Amino acid sequence: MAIKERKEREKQEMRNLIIESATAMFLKQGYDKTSIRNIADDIEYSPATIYLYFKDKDEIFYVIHENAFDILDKLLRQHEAIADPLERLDAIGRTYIKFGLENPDYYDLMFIMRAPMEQIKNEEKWKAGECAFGYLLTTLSDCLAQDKIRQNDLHVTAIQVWSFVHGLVSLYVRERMCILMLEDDATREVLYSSFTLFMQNLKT
Amino acid sequence: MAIKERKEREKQEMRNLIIESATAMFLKQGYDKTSIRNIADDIEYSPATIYLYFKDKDEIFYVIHENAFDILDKLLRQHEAIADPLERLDAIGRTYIKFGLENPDYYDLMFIMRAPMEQIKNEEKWKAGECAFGYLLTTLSDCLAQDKIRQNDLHVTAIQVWSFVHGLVSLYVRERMCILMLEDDATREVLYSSFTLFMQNLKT
DNA sequence: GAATATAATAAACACTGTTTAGTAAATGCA
DNA sequence: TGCATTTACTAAACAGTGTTTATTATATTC
Repeated sequence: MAIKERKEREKQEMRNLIIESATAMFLKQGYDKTSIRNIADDIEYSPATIYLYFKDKDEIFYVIHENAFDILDKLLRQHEAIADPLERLDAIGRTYIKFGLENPDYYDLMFIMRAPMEQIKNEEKWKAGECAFGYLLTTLSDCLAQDKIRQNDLHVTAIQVWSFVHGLVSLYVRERMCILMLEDDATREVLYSSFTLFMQNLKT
Repeated sequence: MAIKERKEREKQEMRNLIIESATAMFLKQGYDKTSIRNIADDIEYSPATIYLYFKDKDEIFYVIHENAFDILDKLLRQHEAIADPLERLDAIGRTYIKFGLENPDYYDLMFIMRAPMEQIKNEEKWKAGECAFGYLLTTLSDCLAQDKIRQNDLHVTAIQVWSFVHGLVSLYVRERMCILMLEDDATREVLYSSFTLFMQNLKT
């Protein structure tokens, strides 16, 4: 019964086709302008066909959200070789911010939008998020073990670090950094300076 | 020509009626479920009438956004009497977080959603935001003058503080704090503990 | 009282996500 | 090979959305 396998393969190919089209559209025009009908038009199928492969629009964007986490994870784990955990933490932080500034739509989907989280409610666990957060936890754990940062509860420290960098990026991508009344380049410089200051305050 | 004045008054009353209905609906059911048709139904006018008083849906939510800032401003300025600027900063921070946790929909509109910012692009200035941020700047300025916090650029420090508390609240309201796998009450405690730690790290 | 200006609306436009009922093609079995 | 069944797909509809236009009813001015 090789037919069943081929069918399974074809099903997966169709899912990939939809995801590819949706991702391209999403990165080009944003979430709101990426409609099921637009995707259907692009892949030359009827809108109803998409619902044979995905439960709803949220499920499509949950897959894109997972792919985005794969990209971020790879970027962050590039720094795994850095021996000094504090240096590693610094590199992770800067890469996280850089990712957010350069991929505002991905960042939105991963950490701001409600859409992919609706999906997670049904799946019990936010796997992608846990993976990245776990990496932060181990790095901070190393910092604490080597007394590189001020001693405190690991989770409280992790939330402090993540909240800060997320705050920087999310205020920027949702255009609240306009209060600084600076050009885009200058605003980004303030963000990185602020991160530098934060790291200094974190040190023992 | 007292008629013109009455007409102007009636126009303002109608605007207030729409805003009141929209606000009640928004706080009860959120942004997405607050449609122009629902508001029209509620105030017993046709949907088209609303467009005689507001340019579009965004303009309605810009007004609600401004009202929300009035509420937050009043809450934050309650601490104006605290003499020690560091104590004042601490109180401001905790009140900001409390406001976000207790009014997630308002917080959304003020600091996360795109809708009200679309309006601001046409108005040149984010008045409400500048007012609150200005209050943070003066408080931090006092802290620096009295050498209560580590010396650094005022704006960079302000962005650091705001980004951190915004990160805490926005990750919470957009349900990303689920990575902690804690009950709601415990999660909130971690947020406040994290703020305490942040303030410690900020001190000289 | 007639002419004009204002206020309100019904209906339409162009969308959206999603479901249902029906068709055409591929597959399983005799 | 021929027929029944399953699978893949879609046209059309449903119930919404924000917004605009043409029309009617009311109020104001002259």
